[in-house]
Amino acid sequence: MDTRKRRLLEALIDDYIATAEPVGSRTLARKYGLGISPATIRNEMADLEELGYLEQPHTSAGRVPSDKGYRYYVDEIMRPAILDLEERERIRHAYQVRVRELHWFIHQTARLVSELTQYPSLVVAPPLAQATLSDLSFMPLGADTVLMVLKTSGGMVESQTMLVPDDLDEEKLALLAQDFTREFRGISLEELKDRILDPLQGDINRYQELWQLALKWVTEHDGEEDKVSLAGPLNILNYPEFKDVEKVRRVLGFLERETAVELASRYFSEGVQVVIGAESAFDDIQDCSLVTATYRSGGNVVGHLLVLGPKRMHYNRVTSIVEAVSEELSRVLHG
Amino acid sequence: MDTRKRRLLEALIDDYIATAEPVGSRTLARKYGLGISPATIRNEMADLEELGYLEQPHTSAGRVPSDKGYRYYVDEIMRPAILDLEERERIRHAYQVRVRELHWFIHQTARLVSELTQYPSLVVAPPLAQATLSDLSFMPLGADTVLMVLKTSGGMVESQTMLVPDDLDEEKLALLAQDFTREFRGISLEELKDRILDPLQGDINRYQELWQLALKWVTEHDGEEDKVSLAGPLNILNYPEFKDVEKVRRVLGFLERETAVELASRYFSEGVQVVIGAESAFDDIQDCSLVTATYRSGGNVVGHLLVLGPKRMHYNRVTSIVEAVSEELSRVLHG
DNA sequence: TTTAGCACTCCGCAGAAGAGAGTGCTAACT
DNA sequence: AGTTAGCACTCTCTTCTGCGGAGTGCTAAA
Repeated sequence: MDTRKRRLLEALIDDYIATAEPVGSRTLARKYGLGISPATIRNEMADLEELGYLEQPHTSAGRVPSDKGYRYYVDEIMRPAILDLEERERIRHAYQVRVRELHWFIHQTARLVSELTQYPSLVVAPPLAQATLSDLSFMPLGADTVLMVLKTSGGMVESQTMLVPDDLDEEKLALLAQDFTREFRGISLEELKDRILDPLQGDINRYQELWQLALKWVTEHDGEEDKVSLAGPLNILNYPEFKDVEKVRRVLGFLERETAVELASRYFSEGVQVVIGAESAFDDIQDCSLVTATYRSGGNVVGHLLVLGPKRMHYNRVTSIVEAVSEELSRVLHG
Repeated sequence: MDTRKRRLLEALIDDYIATAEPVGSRTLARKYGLGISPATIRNEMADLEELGYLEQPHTSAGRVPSDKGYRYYVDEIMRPAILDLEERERIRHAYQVRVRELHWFIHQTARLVSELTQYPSLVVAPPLAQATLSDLSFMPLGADTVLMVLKTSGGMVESQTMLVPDDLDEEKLALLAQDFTREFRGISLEELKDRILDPLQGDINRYQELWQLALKWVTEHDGEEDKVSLAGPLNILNYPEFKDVEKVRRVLGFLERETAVELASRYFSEGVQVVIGAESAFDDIQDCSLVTATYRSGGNVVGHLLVLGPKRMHYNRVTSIVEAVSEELSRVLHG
């Protein structure tokens, strides 16, 4: 794999990313100043094909990068994209708002990324189960409803209204919350789950039910729908590889299915990762690529961020964006 | 328009709804026990076409209902569908949970309707601007953040965290909330908007900024994204009229665009309404139909519920479902 | 080692032919 | 007078064929 082959591969992939059409030797010679003739290029391309970096859709069509070709491109060739000032500003200012709710961050991030990349984007919230409880409190709202507010040590806030026995006045609620917080502060919600079945101690037996409810809510809250946010799904319709409705259904279906989210979030390790085509082992997205990143919130509790596009994705732009956004997100979540 | 023509039109529309293929006289004679020959049916169909109820895609194809034909079907012919016991149960139990947040109801409703109808469904929250304030309170969360909780007289709860000046301790916040509530209870959020620019009275001048913030939040909160919920967009991919990606993009784009939502919610009056094809005046959905309904929450504050599908929609099923759901939703929102 | 030339392959498109479905009209039937 | 059978006609959709274009691989020359 000499320098010329590399430059050739780069040019070919760039062209294919731009046009979605198999690239021929003539085109390559004309559009990119490689200083060699089509015939030479043909020889090189034959070599690259033999090495597995290129494929031919059929004899006498141009070449198309193979998964291995993209992989080499991503790992060895591509240079990180430099984002516009405007884009960097946009990322920097994306989170400058008063809101501190987790689902807002998730949602905002997904939208930001899908708009910058022009691909669908999915953001998975850090599993609440791994956060540690900092504070639980109740705010009475009416005769039998309270607002339960959960703060994690990461500074995130989640709240939800719920029905409670109506003999719980404000004082009792405050006491209950105090007890709860004192008892469980600093404990991960994961561990808290185990306490649910424990016999309850102390003088709060009367409100065992509410106590259980609170525990249940706290520990199961991450089963809710705002745990993951999908933005810009329609972006894929702009790419010619998705002119077939069947394919659109498969891919968007994949993104909507929660199973995919869960699997995906377990699948990827820290940092920015690129998964190309068949590398992903999910049938529905065999000819798509993923760019994923993790973000931190407080300790080593991490969430996931994911961009899905055709295999001829703008890998350098997408990885740069995804990296910048995930860093910014980690930063604001930390503060 | 005699009885036979009506029965014919009914059979034809039923068949077209089921098959999406232009219906010929032979098919009609064979599949539906009308007791007349294809030739007679042809005569009748020619009449119906002249009257504007049917159309021919081209000479010598079967007939297809026109907008006017669907309209007549919806208004005069179709009988309301009877829902399964299972479906009725599902509607009845859809809202039996502890949660009382508006966006949860919205979300849940959209999902319920799209799953029952197998079409995309959109639910628009009642504009908060028309709700009246019942109660505003703050819950301190940290040095400089509070959770603002808004209760409307309809019993809905909305909450959001925000940053505040950090010399506001719990007592001052409580006082502020008390003042705010006393001052503005029973006033619609619409009217509240005007107060923002008023010079502030009383002894709370110091916290003018927060006061303004609270007002601003309360009055502008309905600009948020959880005001409207879209569910089941991918359902349209199951219908052959959406095998063209361009069309899919137009229609789903329409559903995602907020302008469409706003226009739509202003466009429709109370009760269950059917809008067929070109009746809607929106370019992007000229060959779709809408079924809409309103729901009440407390007073005459209404939200909207919308199902979108191809013109050959199962009108009777969809209207029945939409009606049942909107009634149930109104009922639970009232309690 | 590179390049020009050339025969070859394969796709995609356009036009033609044929099948199929459905119509409208006419004439016979009840 | 209304209904039906028969039939010619129309139009679409599919299949097939032929052809141009794009691109290749190979050979031979530079």
